[in-house]
Amino acid sequence: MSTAHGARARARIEVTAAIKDEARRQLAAEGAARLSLRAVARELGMVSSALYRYFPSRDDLLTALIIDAYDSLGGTAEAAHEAAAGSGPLQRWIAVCEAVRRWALDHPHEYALIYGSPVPGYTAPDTTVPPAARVGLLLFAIVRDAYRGLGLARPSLPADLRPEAERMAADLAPDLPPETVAALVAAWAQLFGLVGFELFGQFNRVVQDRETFFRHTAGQLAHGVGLVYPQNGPAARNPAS
Amino acid sequence: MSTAHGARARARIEVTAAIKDEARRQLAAEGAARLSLRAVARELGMVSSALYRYFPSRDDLLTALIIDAYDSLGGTAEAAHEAAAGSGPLQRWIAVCEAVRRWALDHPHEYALIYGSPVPGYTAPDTTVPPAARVGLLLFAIVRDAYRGLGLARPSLPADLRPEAERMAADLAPDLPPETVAALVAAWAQLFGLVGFELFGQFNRVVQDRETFFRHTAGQLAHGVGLVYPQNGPAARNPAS
DNA sequence: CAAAAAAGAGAGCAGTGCTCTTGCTTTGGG
DNA sequence: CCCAAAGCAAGAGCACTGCTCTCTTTTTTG
Repeated sequence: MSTAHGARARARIEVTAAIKDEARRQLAAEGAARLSLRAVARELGMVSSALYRYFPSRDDLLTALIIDAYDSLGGTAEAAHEAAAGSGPLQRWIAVCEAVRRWALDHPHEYALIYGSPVPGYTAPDTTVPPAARVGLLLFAIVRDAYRGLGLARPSLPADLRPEAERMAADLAPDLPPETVAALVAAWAQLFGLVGFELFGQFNRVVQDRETFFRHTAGQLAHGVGLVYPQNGPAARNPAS
Repeated sequence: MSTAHGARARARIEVTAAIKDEARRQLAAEGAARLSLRAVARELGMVSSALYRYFPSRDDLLTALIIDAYDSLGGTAEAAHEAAAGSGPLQRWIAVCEAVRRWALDHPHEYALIYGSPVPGYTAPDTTVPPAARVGLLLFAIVRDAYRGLGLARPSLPADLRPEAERMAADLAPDLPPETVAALVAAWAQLFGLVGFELFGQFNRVVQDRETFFRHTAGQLAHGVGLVYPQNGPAARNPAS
């Protein structure tokens, strides 16, 4: 099933790719709501019912596009991270944040598909979980680097949040202090809030120079996680073990 | 046109309200994408074409629902603010943030309609701007109170963001320091990022005790704007004029 | 080589937003 | 008061959607 050979199997993966390509084209041009199976089939010169041999429903096609979008975003973010490999954690953090923003502005409909409101009655299958985690994992990696190397300030953590923070740390990054993990998860959500607000027009008539505003706010987010902000000079090395 | 009298005019506003009510029901039950004009008409015992006398298109109906949703959210937030009128700015800030979150969890599809990805080719008309601003204005009011009264710390502001911060302050709140305005706008976006992530399932398998996590993060946001965080004791009164 | 699996084509169903025409009822000016 | 004008409901119809089912052709496989 997986590595079937023969002309038919080859044709199948080619047609599947062609369908996804055309669907992605329509998605980028018109948005997920206007993506039409019949239009995709028409454009590919096939009859609409034939398309159901490749994707059993419209939702399955969308799921494939969602996974691709997560992968594209994740890849872009990782590329930006590697391009900034020589710099310090703060610079790399900001580079990743800016890559996420850039990708969102370049692929608004794809961004809306993955971080906007879920479509109709759509519930994301588990297949989307690993690709969706890539950006988050990248942020964790940056913070982990800082924790093990140059130093990382510890955010404050009120007593009532400690149990939850420890739970999150155990699940996500047992090697990091719970307060750092909690702060990082918050920063992660806030980053996408920022991007979403700009992309979906909430900043119209409010923020003009969004580039500068975003860079500064991304730096503030890093600061909240414990990464040092330029002016503040070098932070203390992590005190505890 | 506006204050027309007579049975016909009265009937018109009643039917308009009935349509909106039924549409809101379907929106809450199924989401914006599955809201169908024909289904609304069917449920109201009228024929679909008759509905077009009240709303010239589906988008116009959605716009009406969007405005109502903004108003509902704004009203809820304002009520929460007044209920906490006796408390300090930080408590009021958190009360408003929690009211926003609560409303979002209680009205997920309506929240998605206004803060999720924009529907098909929909562009929000200017009519939606004032209701959309209510929550933002409320946050401004809280910070303004703190600025004039108990004191407000000044966030840092790098040189390259100063022009933009001053522009924002001039537009939005000329009586507040530019660094405060910039920080407030960022916090505003981050608040909705947090709510959206929880609502749209991004926190699944990540954050368990979302209530506590949210309250703490809302406090951190307030701190970023300059409102004092409990442990830190009273802040310095605003130094400059 | 024959049986089975896969693929394409076409018709058709139920649903959608929206338009247009046809009558009926309320409204307002002479 | 009455009658034209405007407002409204109803129905038919268009072009589109996702999806299913049947029928035929092609390819793979035991």
